Amino acid sequence: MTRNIPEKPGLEGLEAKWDARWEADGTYRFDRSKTRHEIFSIDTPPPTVSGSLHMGSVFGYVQTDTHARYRRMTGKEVFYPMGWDDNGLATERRVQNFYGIKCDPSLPYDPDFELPDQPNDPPMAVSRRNFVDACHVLTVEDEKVFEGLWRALGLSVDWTQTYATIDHNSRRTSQKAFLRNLARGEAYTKEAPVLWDVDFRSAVAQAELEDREKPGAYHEVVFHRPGGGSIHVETSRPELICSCVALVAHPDDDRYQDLFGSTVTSPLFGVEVPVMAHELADPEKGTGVAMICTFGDTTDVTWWRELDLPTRSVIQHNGRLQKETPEWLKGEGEVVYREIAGLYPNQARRKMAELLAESGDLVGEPKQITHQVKFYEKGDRPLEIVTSRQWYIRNGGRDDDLRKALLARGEELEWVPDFMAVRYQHWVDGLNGDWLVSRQRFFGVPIPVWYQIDESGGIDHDQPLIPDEADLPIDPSSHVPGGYVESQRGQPGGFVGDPDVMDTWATSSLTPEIAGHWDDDPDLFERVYPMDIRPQGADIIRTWLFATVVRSHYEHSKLPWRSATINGWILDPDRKKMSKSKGNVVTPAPLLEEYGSEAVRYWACNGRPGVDTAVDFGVIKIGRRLGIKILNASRFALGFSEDVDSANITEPIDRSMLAGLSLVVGQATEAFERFDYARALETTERSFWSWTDDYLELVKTRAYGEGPEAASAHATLQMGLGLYLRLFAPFLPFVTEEVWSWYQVGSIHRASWPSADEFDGLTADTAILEITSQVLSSVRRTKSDAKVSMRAEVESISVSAGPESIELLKEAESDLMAASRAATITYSEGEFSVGVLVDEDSSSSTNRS
RNA sequence: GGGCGUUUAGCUCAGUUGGCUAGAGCACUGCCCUUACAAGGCAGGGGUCGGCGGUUCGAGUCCGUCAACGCCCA
Repeated sequence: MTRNIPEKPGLEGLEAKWDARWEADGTYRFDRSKTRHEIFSIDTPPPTVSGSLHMGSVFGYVQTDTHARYRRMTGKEVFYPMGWDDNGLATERRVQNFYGIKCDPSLPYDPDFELPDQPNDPPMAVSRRNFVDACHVLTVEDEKVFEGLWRALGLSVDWTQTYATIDHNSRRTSQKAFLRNLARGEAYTKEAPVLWDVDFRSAVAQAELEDREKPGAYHEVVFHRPGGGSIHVETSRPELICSCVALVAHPDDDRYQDLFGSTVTSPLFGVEVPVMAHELADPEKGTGVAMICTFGDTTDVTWWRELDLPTRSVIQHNGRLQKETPEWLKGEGEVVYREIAGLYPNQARRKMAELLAESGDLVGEPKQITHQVKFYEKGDRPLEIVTSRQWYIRNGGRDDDLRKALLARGEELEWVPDFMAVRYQHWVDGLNGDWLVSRQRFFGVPIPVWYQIDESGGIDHDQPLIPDEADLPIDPSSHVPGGYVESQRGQPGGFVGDPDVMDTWATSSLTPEIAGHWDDDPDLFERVYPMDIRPQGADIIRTWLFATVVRSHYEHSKLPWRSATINGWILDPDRKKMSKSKGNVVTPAPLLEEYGSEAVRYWACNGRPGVDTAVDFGVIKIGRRLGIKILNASRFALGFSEDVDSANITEPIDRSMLAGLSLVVGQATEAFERFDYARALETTERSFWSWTDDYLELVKTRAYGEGPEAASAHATLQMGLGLYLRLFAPFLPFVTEEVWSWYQVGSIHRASWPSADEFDGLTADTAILEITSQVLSSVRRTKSDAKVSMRAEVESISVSAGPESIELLKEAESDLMAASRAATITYSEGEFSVGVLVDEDSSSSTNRS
């Protein structure tokens, strides 16, 4: 073919050009005729499309793309889908803010509702269906933005294999897997205390908790003994004295031995409660006696359960103390309760402190403290604990055999880097309850069950009505269970749909099943599952990774993937964690615009596997320079005869260069096999720079000449370039493809990864090029020290070296002299040193190398 | 309080299983418009590898310990 090498090659415009071309040619299209062992499958993390786009979104995805590209070049058919996580709270919040609407499930659907151009202020209440419609509209827009970014970045995704975690197949898969969990007894419903976010009005799972340090105050309050006397208790939540069900002290605490088994009455409310013993009571904390309320914190729940205490809850799902006076409060207690009824806990706390002080039941002033308070990770107010009926999936938190089985799964998995394995172990070890999967939200996959209503209007939660798998996905709020009609909804003798949706992780824990079409295309699923790699961030090992292992363990009795490649965290240029609130988020689009995709990819690939990495404009610039260097070096390497033949590679230094390059190929391959893309890049890059600095300079004069020596140079240059281009292709897909197109047919990304047999019979001792480069480097140093041009003539080079080295140097003598512009070269045996006599203004010096 | 990670040049980071005078880029200094490359190239200065102790012929690398920072979990 005729070569078409631009006079002045550049990086600009390569992204758009090649993205369009790859799309048109189907370069990354998955060939499903291949079988499992011929396929490399990737369980891509579906980005939260409602989240902000920042460099963290780029980092891990580029690293994963290098694996996809490497494996594709080694001959694997790569299954590389892309998902969008649009299901869940993040989308709800974004839709609320974007349109100024909020969901009120009690409203009827309005078919004429139109989304506003400007957000409503104050927010307008809409029906659940209208709200969910709005979520769908906005997520489609958000997904376009993401796809545009991924394409600009050059992710070699098969864009015909996309999914969204709220789409039909995802809902169907999610509901089907849930119903199977239910049928096998792995999922169950239970009325129990749950951590509750009062603003979102939803239960929250252990994995979504976060502790925050908050100011509080210890109030020392007095409980009264029936025969006179008192017990002092320190509490940070005096507003819950009305919910007190017992006092508790450590069983070995000498101070309270005579009190165990007796009763006391609560201050102001006069409720009689027992004094009990439990190991979790800390003798060092306060007076050593704690107040057990239903429920102030998770320890209360433990005590309540283990000591078999009654429930006296007053905090409602809206976060306020209930308006009605609880039935266990009588007489004076009723009067006191009216003072705090309907208040938020912090208001009630102040009121109680006043009332306790007035009655003399508060000792001294409250002591200011700071303590750890549990929050929902996306929430703004402390979690409360309320009793509520919820769905759970067993995860080993209450079952040691299951816990052990899941720990064994963690050991079975290959972790990259390996130290990430302990994060899984610690999380599974520390689980203290089953996985709460129901959420009292709107935009999610509905829990696919209904309940019978008995003749007296009671709901039977123990025998849920189950849809047929063939009918999935269903929405129990609009679909009707078999054997019923819509008019029976909510009626005695009729049915009611479960009002909740599933936790977003309950669906995204099925990404291998969703992307692989477990439900609707079992043939495809068999070809891609279990997947080869699960790339993801370390922060979601406890959620996404663990939940996926649980679901796969249940459904398929195996690991969902062979390896988990865990990427690091992205820090801002000052090594601080990026967050919107700090305002230090670096967005990728302007960087891609300014430096180009290759430069940003280069930066991402320089971050070691699993290592936190700062955004570094310096590194991005190096990436850009590398891209330009490749273009220029290619122009030189391909600028000679188009008629090259590797049989012409005869010059020892040419063969020596190839021998060195074959080692680089081996090292890069070995690194990639270990998923160490960073080392593969580093090895290739280091070699490439010395190739351009030394080999290209040494060979240049000969290449411009004629005859077999020149032919050897031309063939070697082209072969060397072809190897470097392929080694760089996983990292710099655009520039390598561009150069490849100058002289090759087809995409470099479907070309074969370099292998040892390409070098058969073409290599020589690597030391020839090494020592020749060393001498050339001495010549350059001498010229630099003498402040003369690199073109300056050298009168003579005198090399002192061992006899073997001298023999090696003689193999490349003419190239060395030409590159040095030296008139003569002499050798003597001895310690290695190079003397260079520069012609101009009699500058001369000797450099020891 | 427990766990994991990090600590190497002014800055950002490499440094496989311990092995010649510890590397790269940026920044700094000097030189060079050489026909692949001047928004470039070549060359140079700069480090007691966080502290202390140990194993070893030999430690940035292994062990112990302390410290600082980051993350996760209580």
